[in-house]
Amino acid sequence: MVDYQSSVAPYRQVAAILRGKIERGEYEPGQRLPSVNDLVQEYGIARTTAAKTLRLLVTEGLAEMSPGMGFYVKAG
Amino acid sequence: MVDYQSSVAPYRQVAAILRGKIERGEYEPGQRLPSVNDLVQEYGIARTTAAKTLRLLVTEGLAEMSPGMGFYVKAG
DNA sequence: TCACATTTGTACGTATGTATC
DNA sequence: AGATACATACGTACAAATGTG
Repeated sequence: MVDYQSSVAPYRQVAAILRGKIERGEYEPGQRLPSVNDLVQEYGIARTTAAKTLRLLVTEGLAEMSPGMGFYVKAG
Repeated sequence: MVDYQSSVAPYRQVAAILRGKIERGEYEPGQRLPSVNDLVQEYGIARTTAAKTLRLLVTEGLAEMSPGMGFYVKAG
């Protein structure tokens, strides 16, 4: 769950969590990340917010998007 | 309503009102405070002034801000 | 090939606060 | 005080790709 009392934007909070899991190897390269809907349910955020989280990881070079399939941990 | 004849700055006047409501429990911990726009309409002040009011409460440790969501009464 | 439902991500409109002039 | 641009959120509705039969 995200902390709406925090001054850190929810989409950044969730991104930080996923980033941590990627770095710890809980999500390995090539593996699929949670979908937008998964994040909505897991963290209680809006679809738009969840999508923004995943796009942020793409921007950071940590993930790649495959249309219709979802987001994957980027290799290398 | 604020008193523009007063030597107390409008943003402090409104902050005092909100502070009173928080202390009396009219706004409970975790509850959302009026938005900037709410304050603009309720007290006839400018957006900038209303925002300053809410940020003052944050500075005082009475409230917390969440991007895109608003201000909340701080717990504890 | 062809629907069709499901799953996936996207766009839009509205609301929230911030920063700057 | 007012105007504008920005960042962020929510909910709804939409569009694209998948996979199944």
